[in-house]
Order: sequence, then structure tokens, then C-alpha cells
Amino acid sequence: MPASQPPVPSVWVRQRRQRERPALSLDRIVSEAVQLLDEEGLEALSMRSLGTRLDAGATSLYRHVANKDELIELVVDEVYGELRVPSVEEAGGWRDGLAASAHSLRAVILRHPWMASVLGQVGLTNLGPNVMRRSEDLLALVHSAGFVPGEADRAVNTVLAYVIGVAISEAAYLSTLARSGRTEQEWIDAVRPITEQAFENHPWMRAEYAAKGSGDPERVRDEDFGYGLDRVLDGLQTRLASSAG
Amino acid sequence: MPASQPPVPSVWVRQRRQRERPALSLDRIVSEAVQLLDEEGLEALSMRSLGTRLDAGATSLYRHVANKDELIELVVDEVYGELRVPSVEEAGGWRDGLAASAHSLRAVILRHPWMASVLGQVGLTNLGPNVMRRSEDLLALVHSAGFVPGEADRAVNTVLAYVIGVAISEAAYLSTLARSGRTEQEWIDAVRPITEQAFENHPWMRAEYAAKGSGDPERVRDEDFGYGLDRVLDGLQTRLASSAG
DNA sequence: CGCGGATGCGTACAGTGTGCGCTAGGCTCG
DNA sequence: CGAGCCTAGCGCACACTGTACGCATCCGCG
Repeated sequence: MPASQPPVPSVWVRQRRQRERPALSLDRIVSEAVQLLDEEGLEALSMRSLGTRLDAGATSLYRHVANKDELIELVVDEVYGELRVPSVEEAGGWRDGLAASAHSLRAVILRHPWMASVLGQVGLTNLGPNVMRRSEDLLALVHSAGFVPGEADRAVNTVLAYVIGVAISEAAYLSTLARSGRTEQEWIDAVRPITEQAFENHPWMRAEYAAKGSGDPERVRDEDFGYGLDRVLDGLQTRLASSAG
Repeated sequence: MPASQPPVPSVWVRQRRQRERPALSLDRIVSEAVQLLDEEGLEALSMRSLGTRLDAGATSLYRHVANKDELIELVVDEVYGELRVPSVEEAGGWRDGLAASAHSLRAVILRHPWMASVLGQVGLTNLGPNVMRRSEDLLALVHSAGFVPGEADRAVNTVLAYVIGVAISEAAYLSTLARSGRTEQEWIDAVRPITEQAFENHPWMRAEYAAKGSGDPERVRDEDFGYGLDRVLDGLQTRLASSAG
């Protein structure tokens, strides 16, 4: 018998059933990971910190997850589950349905800004069960609009790509903002001199900057997003009209 | 005098001017970092590995760069410098000019697939000198189309968001493909049974999959990208027509 | 010739993902 | 009821990360 012994070898001392919380499980791991990411951001997620939150050792997680990358794939799919895709009937038309889905996806990503840093790392996002469900619903939506198989997924992907492109930039901005610990207004004030100096030789940018004015930044982002989304949906509608005629 | 001495204290032994390569400089650091990233991917970039490539110690880099995040900001801006934005005259119209810029941006990101993982982390991409130059050119382009200040940047951002959304997904896919060490066809064959089983309860997805057929995957991606880009540009054109009328 | 500022580097520290082999509890089979 | 196995969990160890600190060296100036 090796040298290590419990301090006092007695039944009364031996700690039994110390886990009052339910045992480790994939679900518990994934949902705790999402919470940790939401609260403390991507770089705060380590196997050790996640283990601690679950009253477990770091390496215990590896009984349920092959490695950290796999954990992240699971987390991404979990979050995609929050996406809401209405049926044509609920939405009252394919266009409103697509618009609602787009707004929902943007909201999901902004609710979990770390998604921005992670979306570019995950290869086969498309195979997760939640992602597949939502994709199926989106395809049904655009099919009802009149897009035929072979074109329907192109239509869906056009909208998704736009939303992801916008949301990733926004999320990256909001993440650095959060890390800075300042309010958005403080941040803007701090950056203003730098940007204005950078506009020195860029008259068009200065003009845009001036035209945008000093409204509520969040409202500006919302409206900018809506503007582009309308253009994308217009483009799809044009396509439908011309191929139907 | 402390204990450490050169092995043989003599002028003839002392190594002098051992650096034949030019001294460390920001430019050299950034461009070597881009090369390293292109050749070995994002997770191969460490301060130590980059230092070694430059015949320098890891910590020497910190004389030129505040930290790794700043290095990455610089690298991103450097790569954005590869973007080509034609003038209206060169392109023969705003629409072709925007399309060419979009194709160029996609090509840049696919040439440097690690950009996908990094775009979501970099906050103020917009302040880099190269990014600002390209943005200014893009604004000039859409202004020539008839977009007024306050709307021009929305038009530009709509296109950019679409391109970034598409390219990020593609780049993430291509990165995992590269890491797998297989050819794309091998990869597709390996994944096929999984996807087909996943399509079990997803008839629309199966229909799309079938309609897409088994063409050259790269060509399919190119055409898919072109399809969405046409829709986005259509949407912008519609907007121009209606606001002009 | 001397000196001061810039540049590079060696060491060190805290923290990372994860492979390996042990332990102990719950299950099944005799 | 007992024996054995299966598995979840854990402690340790390893190679590696970003980077703070202080010393050594060099270049250009007076």
C-alpha cells in the first residue's frame, strides 16, 4: 500500500455522497459553459474554470467531451437553439417571416457576443441538431415564397450571411467595449479625437460621420441593420418576381 | 561582477554583428506573422514561434508591439491592404465596381482563412490605415451611384456584411478541411453518411442537397456567392431607382 | 572618449489543454 | 449475498502559452 492515507481512517470521517448537485452530464456542462461565457467572456472559459463551476476537476469534463473544440461546437449549437423561425402562417408571409428570423438571429448573437469570436472557428456548424432544425424551418419558409429546391438554400444563405456579417462586427465591437469597462458614450468620446484625426484625408468618411449625427448609438445600429436587411429582402423579392413572370 | 562569464573572454571568440538579416522592425514582424499564419494557421502563431522565424527572442517583439492582440490588429489591417477597390471609371459603373470589390474581399479572406477566426475578435478594425483607405474608395464608389451621405455607408456596409458572412463560413470550413489533412473530395465522402442520416427528418434540406448535385465544390461555392451578391446589388439598385423617382 | 537612449534577450511566473493511471462507487451475474 | 467489472471522477505531470522585469549590448551623439 502506498504512502498516502486519509488523515483519519474511519467511516465517520470519510466523506460520502459529497455531491449534492446532480452528477456531471453533457447538458449540465454545456449550459454552464454558456453561462460562464455570457458572464465573463470567451477568454475566461478554461476547462479548469468550467470544472470549478461544476464542482468538478478540469479533467473530469473529458469523460463527456472529447476536447475543448468539441465543447465549443456544442455550445454554438445550444445557442442556435434560441433562434426563432416562425412559420409562414404565423408571420403572415414569407418576407415578414424571413425578417423576423433575421432579427432573431441578430438578437441571439448580440445576447452572446462571444459567438463572434467563435463562429469563425467552428467548421461544421451545420450538423448540430438545433442548427439543422432551424435551417429546415427557414427552407420551408422560402419555399413557400416560391423558391425552388436548388435555389431555396441560396436565398436562405444570402440572408444568413448578411445577418452574420453585421452581427459579428457588432458583437466584436460590443465585446471590446465591455472589456474596456466604460459606457458606450464614454468610449465614443474617448475615441472621437482619434477618428476625427483619421478622417483628415478621407472626406467621404467624414461626410458619413457627420450625417450620422449623434443619435442613440444602439438605435443607429438597429436602423442600419434594418436598412441592409430591407435591401437584401428586396433583392430576393425582385428575383421572385422576375422568375415567376 | 556576477558569476556568469563568456566561456572564453577574448575578442576573437566574441560573436559580433551576428545579425545579417535586417534588425527587427514593425514591418518585418507583421509581414512575417502573415506568412506564418498563412503557412501554419492561427494556433501556430505564438510569440515564441514568430520570434524564432525572425531570429529573435520572443520577448524582443514586445519592443515593437504592445501585446499579441495589437499584433493581430496590425496583421488584419495589413491583409486588408490586399483588397482592390476600383474607381467608377475603371469598373465601368458603380455596380460592377462594387461587385469587383466584393469578389476581391472574398478572395482576400479565402487566401488567409485564419481571418475568419480573427475578425470576430478585433474591435476597431475600422481605424487601421489600409481599412480606412479602402472604405473611402468604397464610399466614393457608392456615392457615384447616387447614394447620399448618411445612406452611402449603409449601402457599403450591406455589401461588406454579406461578403464577410459568406467568407467567414467558407474560411472556417476550409480551415477545418486543411487541418484534417484530407482532400475536399475525401472529406465530403467521409461526411456524407453522417449528413444523410441527419437529413432523416429534414425533407427540405435533403431536397436542396439532392438538387445541388455533385458538381465541383469550389465552383458551387463561387456560384452560390455570386447568386447572393446579385441579390444584394439588386436590392441596392431597387432602392436607387425608387428614391430617384 | 564618454554617455544616454534604444534595442534585444534570459529568466521567471502564472495559467493553459490534455494524456495517464489510480480510485471508488454502482451494476450485473452467479 | 458476494465477486467482479465498468465507468465517472480525479491528481499529477508535461509541454506550451503570453508577458513582466531587469540586465547586456549597441548606436549615435556630445
